[in-house]
Amino acid sequence: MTAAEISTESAIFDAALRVFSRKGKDGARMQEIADEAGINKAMLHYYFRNKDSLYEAVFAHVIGRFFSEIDRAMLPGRPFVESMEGMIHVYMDMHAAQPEVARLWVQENLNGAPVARSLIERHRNADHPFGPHRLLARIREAADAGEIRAVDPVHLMMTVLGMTVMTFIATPTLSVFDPSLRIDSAAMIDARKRHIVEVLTHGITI
Amino acid sequence: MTAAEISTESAIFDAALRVFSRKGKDGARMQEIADEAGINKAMLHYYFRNKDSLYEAVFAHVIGRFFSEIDRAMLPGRPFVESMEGMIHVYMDMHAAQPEVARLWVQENLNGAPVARSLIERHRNADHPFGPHRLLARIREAADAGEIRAVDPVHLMMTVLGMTVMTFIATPTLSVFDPSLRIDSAAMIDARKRHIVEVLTHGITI
DNA sequence: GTCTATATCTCGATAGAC
DNA sequence: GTCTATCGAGATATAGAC
Repeated sequence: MTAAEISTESAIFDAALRVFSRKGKDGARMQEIADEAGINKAMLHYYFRNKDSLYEAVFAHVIGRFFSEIDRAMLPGRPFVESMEGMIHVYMDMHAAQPEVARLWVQENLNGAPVARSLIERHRNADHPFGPHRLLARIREAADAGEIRAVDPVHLMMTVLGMTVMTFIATPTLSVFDPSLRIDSAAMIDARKRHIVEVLTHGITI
Repeated sequence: MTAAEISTESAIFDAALRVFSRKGKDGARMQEIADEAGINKAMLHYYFRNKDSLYEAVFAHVIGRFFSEIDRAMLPGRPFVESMEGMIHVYMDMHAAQPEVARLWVQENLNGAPVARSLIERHRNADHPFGPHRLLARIREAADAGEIRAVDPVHLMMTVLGMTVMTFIATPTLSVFDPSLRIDSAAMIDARKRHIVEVLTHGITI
């Protein structure tokens, strides 16, 4: 790969991520992606065959990176609550640095999540156990050991997802009620982290 | 209004809600809405001038109904935790009966929430205090009185929104890990309610 | 690898018959 | 009030020069 190819391709990636996360796959316009990438439409089709394959490439790349980060953050051996606190910090920081990823995933789900589901199915059949699977197992283990209250692992996962991801979804509406609610504010992200950890810690411990 | 007008108009409303909630305003196709409503495209433009006004009519109607339901569910005088438990039940039941509303609101937010914001601003200047405003005041009151832990009202609202709404967003992905996670299952909705109430109750009380 | 120009199709919206 | 037919704009995608 030449330097030009790398920078153009990553410019396309970034622009596509932003546009897809705002409008979804069908609502996105190739022209808008080209404009945000600072190139012309023909280049999009040179690097990626068409809109569908561009969408799939962006989604797979961005979600794949997320999953492995979550995997890395899930250190074994530590008490569950402590481990959960660390994961929430990592998770929130990743979303704060690039809120488009959470939004893209939500768009995927609103559309039935065909791409996400096929990605997960493919990973499931791979050699080593998958991030979310390992996390669910860890939650069940902690619940069985009486380390935390007897929660359903999938419900707790959904709860963590809701509390964290919603931060980067709901602000356009909720900032009407509290203008200080800006996701580019480090103080807000910090306050959000503390709230989540506090509520969850007291919420699941016995 | 004749009977034909009423049934056609509500058929359009329902179909538009479904399609907009899946694809967002820009991703939705007038043809798809017409098909789901069992009419042809020309009728859409007969009842609503264009796509934008159809979207705004659907959004305003559906969110307005939601806000007043929330308002009704917020009975004063009762202990906060008890009142919150009731609201979560009402809120979850409404979403379970019509999951498209939560999804439409999320779509709105992904798009910057211009319609939602102008709706709220308009209501704010109306005569009587607004649902969300009253709820925020009620949370602050409970926190100040030491009835619950000292939480930021907006963060608690975001948390409740996340835990409830995420149920109707994330299932396409999460059902890969747990196939019993179906939003049309009364048992699942019930389990979800119990989980939310349990985590939140322990999470905010002292 | 990057651009302009254009082919082809789809979409939103309207005209006009019934 | 409902339909068919169609217009014109805007969309994806490609051809071909540089």
